[in-house]
Amino acid sequence: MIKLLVADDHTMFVDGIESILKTEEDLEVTGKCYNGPSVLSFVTENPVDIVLLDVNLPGMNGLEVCKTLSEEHPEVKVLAISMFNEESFVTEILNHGAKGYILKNTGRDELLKAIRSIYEGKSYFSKEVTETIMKSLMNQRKASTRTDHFIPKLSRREKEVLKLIAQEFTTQEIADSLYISLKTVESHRSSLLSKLNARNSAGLVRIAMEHNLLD
Amino acid sequence: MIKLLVADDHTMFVDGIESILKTEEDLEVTGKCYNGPSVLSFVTENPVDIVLLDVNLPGMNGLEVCKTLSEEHPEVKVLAISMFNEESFVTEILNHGAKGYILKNTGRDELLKAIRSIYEGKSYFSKEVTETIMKSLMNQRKASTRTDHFIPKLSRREKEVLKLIAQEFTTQEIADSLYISLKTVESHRSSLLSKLNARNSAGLVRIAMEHNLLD
DNA sequence: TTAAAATTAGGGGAAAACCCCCAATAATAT
DNA sequence: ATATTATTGGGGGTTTTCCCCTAATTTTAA
Repeated sequence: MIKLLVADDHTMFVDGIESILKTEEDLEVTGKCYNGPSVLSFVTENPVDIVLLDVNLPGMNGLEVCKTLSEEHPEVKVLAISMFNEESFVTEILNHGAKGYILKNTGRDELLKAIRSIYEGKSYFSKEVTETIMKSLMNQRKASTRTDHFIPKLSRREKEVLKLIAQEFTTQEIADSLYISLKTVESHRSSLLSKLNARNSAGLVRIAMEHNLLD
Repeated sequence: MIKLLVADDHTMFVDGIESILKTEEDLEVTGKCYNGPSVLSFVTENPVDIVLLDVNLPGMNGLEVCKTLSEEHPEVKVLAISMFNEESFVTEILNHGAKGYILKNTGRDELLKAIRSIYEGKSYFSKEVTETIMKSLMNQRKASTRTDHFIPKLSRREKEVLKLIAQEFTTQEIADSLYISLKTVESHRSSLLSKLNARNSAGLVRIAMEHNLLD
């Protein structure tokens, strides 16, 4: 028996879901919540397999709920449900631990399919959502290549030093591990700062990660 | 007329593609390459709209070629082609600027569709590839939550300071912008170092980005 | 209501990073 | 061959970070 918790601030929607699900013999709606915090407390006190979670909950929103859930109750799976096929919602909640994402205009059959997929440990996304994610993946790339100033090519040594900086080594430690002088590493550091247009190591690391320079 | 460069180390495959494409009036194979470096030199010397790039090229592999291409010739679009539906290949080459990814068992019609989509600035992925990407997105999350040590909750102030550090502000500048003392910011810094288990700002930024702490 | 955590702030010091300056040698490209 | 870039290294100095200590006030949670 799959134990479900339905979380949405619209009572009618929650009841609708419940009536859809109650005809299924392997599914059971064990709880209904109308805001974020009550989801967390319900899950703490009752066994739940899957939370059908509205992304746009009032008060504590779905994202936060999902994040907290996946941290404190990693065994509980989250199927995100939303009215909107917004790429920001989709990617955000996936990064916060949701196992699936469907839209509210999803039909009965697809809802059941999604629930059972997730219960089996698989993930589920409706077709529209999948398309949205692909688009956002691409736009993400475009955005990062569009906004940023051209980055001059880094030399082999500079890349090495950069990686070690990101791994929290000090200049002296980098010098030791590369068998070169402290001054040489400082010299590479300063050309890195200038090439990446950064003010300090923090910026170096941020820019390096934004540009995938650490592979 | 869409100008295509076909890059693959298997001559038969290149010729096959060419013969498929030559019946199309809006497509023209203007070049054929059998290794990585020659792709780069061809593109430098000839106008090319789309490169049909085999991911598994000998010598300089497809990934490197794609990365260099998108840096030095961002106007040239890359349609990655591979024998394997390996998630590592797919995600890697997408992060290196490819606009689409199809498999070698793709049929004629889908190939044409992919080329024209990409020419119009859209992206294209075959169905199998899309599934693979979704899976890898999920696994990525699993991997990152599996390996990393639990991160204590950061307080509101700590998050603020962390974001400003990542934006390359110095402690003094952070103090000024938050209207608090230098010493207070130092105190937040040190609790950040301890909570995130970092040795310095570089680590702070790396860990913050690895855990999406900067949104 | 009491305990715990967060926010504030300071003194003082050591280590690291950052910023000028410069310059020789090695590798690479034209 | 020759010019450019990469790599190496140094002197000397300022700024910033990091670390140790303490501690009052405020906010939040049990």
